[in-house]
Amino acid sequence: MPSPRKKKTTPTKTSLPRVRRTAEEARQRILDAAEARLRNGGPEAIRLQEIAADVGISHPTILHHFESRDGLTRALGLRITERLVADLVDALSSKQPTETSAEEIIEHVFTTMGDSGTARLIAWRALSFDSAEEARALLDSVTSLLHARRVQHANDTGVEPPSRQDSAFVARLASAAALGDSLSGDIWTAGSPENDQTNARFRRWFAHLLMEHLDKAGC
Amino acid sequence: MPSPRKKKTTPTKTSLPRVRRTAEEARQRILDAAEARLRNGGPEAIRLQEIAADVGISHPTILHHFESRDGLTRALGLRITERLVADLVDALSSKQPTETSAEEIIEHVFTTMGDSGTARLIAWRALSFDSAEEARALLDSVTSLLHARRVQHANDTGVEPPSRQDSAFVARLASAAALGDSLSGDIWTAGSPENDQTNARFRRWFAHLLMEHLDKAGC
DNA sequence: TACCATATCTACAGTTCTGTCAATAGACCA
DNA sequence: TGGTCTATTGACAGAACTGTAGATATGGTA
Repeated sequence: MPSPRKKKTTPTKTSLPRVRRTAEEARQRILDAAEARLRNGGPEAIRLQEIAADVGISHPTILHHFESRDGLTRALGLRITERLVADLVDALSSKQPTETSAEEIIEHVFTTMGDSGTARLIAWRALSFDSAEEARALLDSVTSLLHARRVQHANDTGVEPPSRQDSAFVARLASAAALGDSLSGDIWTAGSPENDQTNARFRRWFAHLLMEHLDKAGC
Repeated sequence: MPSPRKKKTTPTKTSLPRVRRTAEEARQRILDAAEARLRNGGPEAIRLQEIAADVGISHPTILHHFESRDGLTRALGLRITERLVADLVDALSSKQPTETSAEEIIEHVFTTMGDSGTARLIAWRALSFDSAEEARALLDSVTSLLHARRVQHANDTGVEPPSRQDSAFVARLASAAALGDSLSGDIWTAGSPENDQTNARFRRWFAHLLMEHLDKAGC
């Protein structure tokens, strides 16, 4: 036997059929599966072997593409943040300030956070590792967009434009409330049959509260 | 040798000095250590052996008191929630409505969430397991207290008392904002030297916003 | 003092998870 | 067709963690 390893070219064991994807395609599929696991099972559900099973590959393939488990979680966190911010930027810039009301946008933020479990992902990120650096620039772009809208609207209607800090605080409050409420919202409405109704009412109530401020300080 | 086990009463290996505590005392110390680990290291830092080392005991002792790792995390989550709510109830009921302003209370909520890392613990709880049942009744008591204050204040000043739903929404928004902001606040202020100043300013800004509403709907 | 309940310990079993290594096979190109 | 690049795999190594079992010591009590 010239083989330095024991035996193990056993032809009885049929190898899994190999599907060769591009590196990018493989990365995306792995991230998708990891994200699904995180949503359903919480922070401790990111297991290389399980994720690999979901995708239908072996776990060393994940390590090949992401270096380590840490590399995977880092890439996942970045993708989540980027997608969320892109979604927001899209909502903020798609229509003219007068067309899309602030209420719609707030509703949009809450929906995105809640429906897709994004809040869970963000919270996990905040818990697990220092996520400040990359996210900062992204959030800044959201603030800038919001501020630009408000300034333009103020100019159009001839009222005093708001300060940039006020815009930053509006964005910060909206995101914090959406994040916090998505995490703890179930607690407030648990047991009552009209959960969704109450949740929706709360969001409208909050949007109304915020718009009163915007009306005063410039929408 | 009457010993059924092999050998192993090796007198060379000095056993750790045993400290016998009451069950309650032991439980509290273990929970303290677990909480500290969770604060600093995130969700995955709850390791029985490390916690045991912190307390200065062996890890089977933890299992003796909490049955399993899951039992420990459950007890920890319950303790965190109870302490937070007790703190809030205390703040709400300690003074007369007119003496303690809403601004003070909001500041209190944010401080508690942020300073002690309570937000991290709450978020971890929300992520890790279903926490709704026990917490619901606790939060309800907070809402009741807040509502009672507002009704009393309305009667004193002769204005229309607010609806109970409005009080529930105020409490829900304040807690959600505090939770969300504590989790993501670092992102907004990262890099700037006057972090604390900005954070404090944001809290006051929010308190002011909320008080405008309370003034309208009854403090 | 003798006894009991139980908090605590040491040692180990069993599982699971990440990461490494060398071999293999699919895709693209000359 | 033959060759190269690299995505993929099986097998294993090594570590860590939870949980179990039986022995032991400690504080209170009769």
